[in-house]
Amino acid sequence: MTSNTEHTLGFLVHTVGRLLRKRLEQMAIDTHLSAAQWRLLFWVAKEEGTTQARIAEFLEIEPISVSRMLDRMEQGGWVERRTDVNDRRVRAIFLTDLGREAFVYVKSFVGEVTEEAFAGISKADQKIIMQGLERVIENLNSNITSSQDVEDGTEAKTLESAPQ
Amino acid sequence: MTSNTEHTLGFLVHTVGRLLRKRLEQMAIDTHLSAAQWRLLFWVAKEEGTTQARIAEFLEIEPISVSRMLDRMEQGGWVERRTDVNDRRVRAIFLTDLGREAFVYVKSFVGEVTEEAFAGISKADQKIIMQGLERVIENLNSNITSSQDVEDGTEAKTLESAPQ
DNA sequence: CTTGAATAGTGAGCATGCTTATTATATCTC
DNA sequence: GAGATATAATAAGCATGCTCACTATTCAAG
Repeated sequence: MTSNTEHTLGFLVHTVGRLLRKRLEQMAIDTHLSAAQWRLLFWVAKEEGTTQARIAEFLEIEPISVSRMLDRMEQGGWVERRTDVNDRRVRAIFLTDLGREAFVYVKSFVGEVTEEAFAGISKADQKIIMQGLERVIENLNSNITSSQDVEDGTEAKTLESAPQ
Repeated sequence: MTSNTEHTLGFLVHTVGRLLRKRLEQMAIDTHLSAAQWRLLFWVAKEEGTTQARIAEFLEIEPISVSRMLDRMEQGGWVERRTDVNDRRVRAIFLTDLGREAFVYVKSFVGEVTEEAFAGISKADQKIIMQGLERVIENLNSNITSSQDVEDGTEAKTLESAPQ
């Protein structure tokens, strides 16, 4: 169980993410919102009337994923798409009353889950962890996105490629 | 961008996980392995001849998910399913030569990505972060799994449930 | 004004997670 | 040994991410 090798940053973060998601969904089960939907709702609440493209940018997922999540969320009655009079390509996204209610409700659990997660960890260490994660994001962001490097095809190492 | 509210543990961990996955996939692109497949490969390498059920337990995903990932990975030539003579329900999973090669190759990047992620963070803080995340996992694990509590239907708060 | 490029959104189809249900095989109890 | 129960794997179908391709609309250059 504690064989050391799997305790890499990647494994740990993956696991923490899964557990946090699971716990939040468990707490807010009667909203019928998934963690992904809640994240989306969060941005809409923050910037009502925002566009799908902007939501995709915030969430760092593809516009098509937003599109189909909104299909379901509109169906479920949490959000509303309105056509923009100035730009007819755009769908402006608004919360419904139900959406707003659900948002406030789920939001009330976030602090609770965080407290649970951080139990037994000193405030000072909590701060180091949070700031550390922010730094990690900065570090990785600066090295990703350079998709030109990939196109250039100058990989240092190579390997016979597998089928599929 | 830095409006504070989104800098919760959940958002940060979610983002770090996504970026790490992306970076690793970017580095090891010529293996044609996804991060999920690499995680699976990791456990098979660690315990060759293991069963699908055991892999599912390790990865904390459902057996059916393992089943279908293995369909693709067997197809791709990374792993091999062998029938167990002692228990004919069981499929014992082994790495192929290609799988072993790919595993060693990807493994060589993990340290690299971690270093990149932790750039500018002191060793002491890195330790606090890693141990902190392990503690978070323990904390959340002890409060999850109690699915009986959910069945009992004694929720503290309620909300009109939405359709869908 | 017209043409061409950029932008907003969606369709099709895939991977990886899920839940629920089914099949085959082992094991446990009597 | 027979019948109930448990376990290993898979099937069907959904959600959420992806890529690639497409339409509709706007903006920019001439």
